[in-house]
Amino acid sequence: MYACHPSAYRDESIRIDESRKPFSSLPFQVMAEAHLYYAGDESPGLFEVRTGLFRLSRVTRNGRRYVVGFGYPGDVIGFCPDGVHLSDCEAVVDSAVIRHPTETLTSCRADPRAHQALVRAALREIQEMQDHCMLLGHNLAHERVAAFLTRLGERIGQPKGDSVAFDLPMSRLDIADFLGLTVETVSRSLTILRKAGIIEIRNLHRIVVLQPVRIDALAEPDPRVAPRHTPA
Amino acid sequence: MYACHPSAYRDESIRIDESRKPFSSLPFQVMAEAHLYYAGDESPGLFEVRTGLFRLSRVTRNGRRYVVGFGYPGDVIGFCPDGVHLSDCEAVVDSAVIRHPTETLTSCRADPRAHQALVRAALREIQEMQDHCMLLGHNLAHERVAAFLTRLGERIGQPKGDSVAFDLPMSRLDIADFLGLTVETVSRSLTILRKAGIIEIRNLHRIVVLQPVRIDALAEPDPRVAPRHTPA
DNA sequence: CGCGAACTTGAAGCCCGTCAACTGGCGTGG
DNA sequence: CCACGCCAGTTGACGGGCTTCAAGTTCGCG
Repeated sequence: MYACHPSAYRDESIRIDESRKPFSSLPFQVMAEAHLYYAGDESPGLFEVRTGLFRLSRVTRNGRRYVVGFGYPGDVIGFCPDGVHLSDCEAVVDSAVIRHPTETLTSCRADPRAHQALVRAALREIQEMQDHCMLLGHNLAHERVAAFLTRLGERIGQPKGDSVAFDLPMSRLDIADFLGLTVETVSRSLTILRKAGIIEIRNLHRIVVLQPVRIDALAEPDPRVAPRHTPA
Repeated sequence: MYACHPSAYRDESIRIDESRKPFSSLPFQVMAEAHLYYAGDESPGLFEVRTGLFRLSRVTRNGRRYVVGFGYPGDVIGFCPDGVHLSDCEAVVDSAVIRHPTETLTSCRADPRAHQALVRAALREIQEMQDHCMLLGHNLAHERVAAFLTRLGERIGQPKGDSVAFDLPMSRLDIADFLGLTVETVSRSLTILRKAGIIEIRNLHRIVVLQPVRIDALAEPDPRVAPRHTPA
């Protein structure tokens, strides 16, 4: 029994002090490309992302990969109903997380404040997945990419006047597998946005949204709908 | 403040006895086409589906509808992170639910057993949404329909020898909006499955899966992946 | 500077959305 | 009892967007 996948401990990573359970809220480092857990692993608990970025992915029987989601700072990752993970969880860049034991989610006795926060995080996750399903369900490729960039800007963007700049740590393939597209289509969509003057691609992993308003319009249709209260 | 949308109370519906909160675990009836809640409503709590079927849907700004999911018997519906619903929830057929106050999910003090069950339900929901995203992300139309029928068979099917029969209470449009397709494509896909001898369409709302093995194969790629444990 | 990986761009084919016509089931009313 | 009409579903033809395959280009690192 270990709190986190061994590969995450390599080199400068800090080992969790198991004696502190169930209140081991020490942040610890996870190196880029280290896994927090693999599909098939018994759940090591939940992780609150402090810095960096995580990629949650599944591989289908026939070898296709699907990126279920990304974990940004502030997100909680590692939800898992049956104690065994179905997805891999890998740090995209050097990151730091805080571990929360599963019991903190399931019981409010140990740490009521953390419990509340984890339940809320789970509910947010459900809603985000719904948003994402809507995106995958009926949006064009460039709309999906636009929505993705918008979201990224909200989460990790640094506003600078009218524009918003941010790093794009993941590869084009990660984005494609997340948005249900191919690398080529993602690339073409980025080109479309760039040629339209909506974004600037400083380098492969640095994006500047020059016209947030226009990219928001593309990310439409917005799932957040106005109250529409017309009972019989 | 009401426990559930007024329109759900019409006629033979049973009003919730608010004095029983927070342990009002009386099942109550919801008529076909009655709403449990609307987008914009303050959350009336969680609902455990006992019988029938619910449809959760959102309408986008530009008028497109998206079916976020269905609530089968045994499911818990009504999760909502910020106290306000973004989706409509409507009974597809006459149904019965048990209401659980939101506090039962957020705190384990009132009813520890129900609390555990609701947390698990939320985690299952996350996983199901992930499965669904994979389906929307990279499956062909007839694969999506096949996966949908497979799931339906698992949830409400009556096995009869080798085959599995079940009602299809929702419309083709519901299915289409759920699978990110059009009515026409759903119809074509069903025809493909029928002509291949995989399913039989008794009538518009009665399906018999004649060859569960073949429909499972189509519903591939299966998201549940075998453990693949190869740390450095 | 040179190499490989990642990304971009181009061309062709296919799946699915759109538009349109047709079919079938069901309730109404003559 | 049958005719009609409406609605849901099915089927067909066409066009467009995305995937696939292939080649070219850029980026990053030794």
